[in-house]
Amino acid sequence: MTLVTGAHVDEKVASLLQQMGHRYSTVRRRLVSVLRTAGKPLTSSQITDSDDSLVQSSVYRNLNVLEEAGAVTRITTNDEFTRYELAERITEHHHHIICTRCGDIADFSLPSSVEKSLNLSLRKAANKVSFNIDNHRLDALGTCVSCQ
Amino acid sequence: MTLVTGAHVDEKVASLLQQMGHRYSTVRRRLVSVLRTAGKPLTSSQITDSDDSLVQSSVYRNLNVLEEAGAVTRITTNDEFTRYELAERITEHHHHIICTRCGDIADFSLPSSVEKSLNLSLRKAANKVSFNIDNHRLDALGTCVSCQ
DNA sequence: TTCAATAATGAGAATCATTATCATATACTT
DNA sequence: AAGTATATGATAATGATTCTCATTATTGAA
Repeated sequence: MTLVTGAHVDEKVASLLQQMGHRYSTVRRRLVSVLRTAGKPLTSSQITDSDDSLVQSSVYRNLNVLEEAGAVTRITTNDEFTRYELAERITEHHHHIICTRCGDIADFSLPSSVEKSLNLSLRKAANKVSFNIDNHRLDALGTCVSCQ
Repeated sequence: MTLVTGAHVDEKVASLLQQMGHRYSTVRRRLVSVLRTAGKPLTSSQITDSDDSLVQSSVYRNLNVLEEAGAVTRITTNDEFTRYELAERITEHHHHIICTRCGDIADFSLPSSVEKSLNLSLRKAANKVSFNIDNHRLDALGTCVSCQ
């Protein structure tokens, strides 16, 4: 999920942070850069492994700041690690194929016709239980190449 | 998701446990009964709250046993608690509407036409990244009545 | 540019849901 | 009913994530 330029991402992130009264510090820039280049959701260890200058405690703190600002989304699979990716408002709407053995994730998108009928059905279902729907999340569950 | 009788559930669970060399003990029966009657995924505390005879450590241990046997499914939302429900092979295929504020969950189903086109698209997407898809999981995210 | 004033960093300690341990109790089998 | 295997529950241990706080970087004004 990465047909977005670094400049585009930085611009959006900077603006989201600014609205919350936060700075787009060097550490945060490096963190965002790691997320952007990965092209798939990463765990906190995968993030620090990707950039030695990043420190665990700061990564966690900044992921939370970025999440509150709406720049990062948190993905929980059934393995024990939370994963993080750039929010859809910065990249684009997409879904995940999750390996139920190792927790690894790949991104994919649906044809827009399918997205549309899906959204329609979701809205109908939500009405019945009087939820306000903001979003949906569709994951395919299976086994990746290396776990097959 | 609960148009299933206790007898039906017990029969299936007993058989699944037996295949793994486990017993369908009294404690496990009570646990399964709580999950069945709830009609939505429950956290471990919600489970012990629903039946005072159930003890935290045994609940966790048995949820794991039941999950390995394929009788229970683990749901992770973005709040800090894992939730558990009877597996679809025992109840029926369905989806979740998750409140992003409080983590509460409601069940819902899609029209089968939508399910079908969804499955088709998923299979196509999986081919591209050579995943083997077993299953999918679709969640609507929003806010429940009491959090609006 | 310097000077506050404010926000961010990083090393380590603290939290807390979940797992593991293990002595005791329960449930099968013959 | 005895013998064996599995299950239970109280408690201790684990480990990802969050919190703390002294230090460092960044900003905007003078």
